[in-house]
Amino acid sequence: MPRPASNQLEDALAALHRHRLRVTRPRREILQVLIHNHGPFTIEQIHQKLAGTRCDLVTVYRCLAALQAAGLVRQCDFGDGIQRFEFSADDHAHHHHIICTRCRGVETLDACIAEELEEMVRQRGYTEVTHSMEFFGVCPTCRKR
Amino acid sequence: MPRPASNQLEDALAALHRHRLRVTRPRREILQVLIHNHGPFTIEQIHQKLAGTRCDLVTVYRCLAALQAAGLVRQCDFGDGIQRFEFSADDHAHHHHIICTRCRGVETLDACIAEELEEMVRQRGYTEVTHSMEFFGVCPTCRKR
DNA sequence: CTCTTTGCAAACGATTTGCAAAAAT
DNA sequence: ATTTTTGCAAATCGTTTGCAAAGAG
Repeated sequence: MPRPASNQLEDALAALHRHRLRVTRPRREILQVLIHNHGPFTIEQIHQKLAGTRCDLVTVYRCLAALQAAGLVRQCDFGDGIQRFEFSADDHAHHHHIICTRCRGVETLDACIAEELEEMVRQRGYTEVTHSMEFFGVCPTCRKR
Repeated sequence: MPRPASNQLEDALAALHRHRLRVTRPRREILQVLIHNHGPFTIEQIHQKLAGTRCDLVTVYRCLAALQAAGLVRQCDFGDGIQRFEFSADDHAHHHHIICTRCRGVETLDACIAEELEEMVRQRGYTEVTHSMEFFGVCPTCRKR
């Protein structure tokens, strides 16, 4: 059961504080956008959702780097070399994505069985081990047409 | 037991034929480089290994696209937005990589447990399902210094 | 008041494209 | 002879950087 969005925002702003990062308007707006919309978004998409609140594209880049440093945002890689981000809270379960190779639509896949493999990697002497796992395919909608 | 490199090259050239792609010098050279060296390489790296056989960087890009279309080469994504390729033959077992987040060094991880998850994706109606799975961490060498 | 963050312009680096010449079939 | 592929130059696109002005603590 996820926390209400308003609390998620509060928590996130508090986390910014803890990381000695200032709470600015762009950062707050971007957090709101990511809390209220699911699915990873490109910088461009986030920038567009910010329309109205004039904010430079470069600022979106810099804010997301800051939010990532504070652990509030997670970067996702869909294999096309474009950065995508999604909100990442403690109660956000670890998950992966299914990406349609035609329309680039995204679904979430909650299952993950990579822990055992991560353990193998640690046994080879690696530390700070993480992983990425994405699935690609043609979604039912694209298949029809 | 992998086939000898000379046969792998022959097979690859035959595959080019089957795909109605011409066997040109750059394509042959690139295939040789990838057959004789393991590990995914960036376009730049492949281009450097081609030194001596003057070949434009753009040609390397185009050749790799062609080789990928023919299924002779597999693209790997290390999360830094840079294309990497490795030779992909039938007897090349499906595998994944461990990437050091400091030195970007690469190790191979033969195990893979994603088949069950791929099945879940298919049950959701996706076709032509594939996946990518990479592990990141700090390698023992980087850890020491 | 001090230090961080923003906006804008310009730089960057990987990748792509247009087109005429060269090579493959 | 026909069609594909190459080389070179220039364009493109996402991302990064420098610096002065604005904003946060």
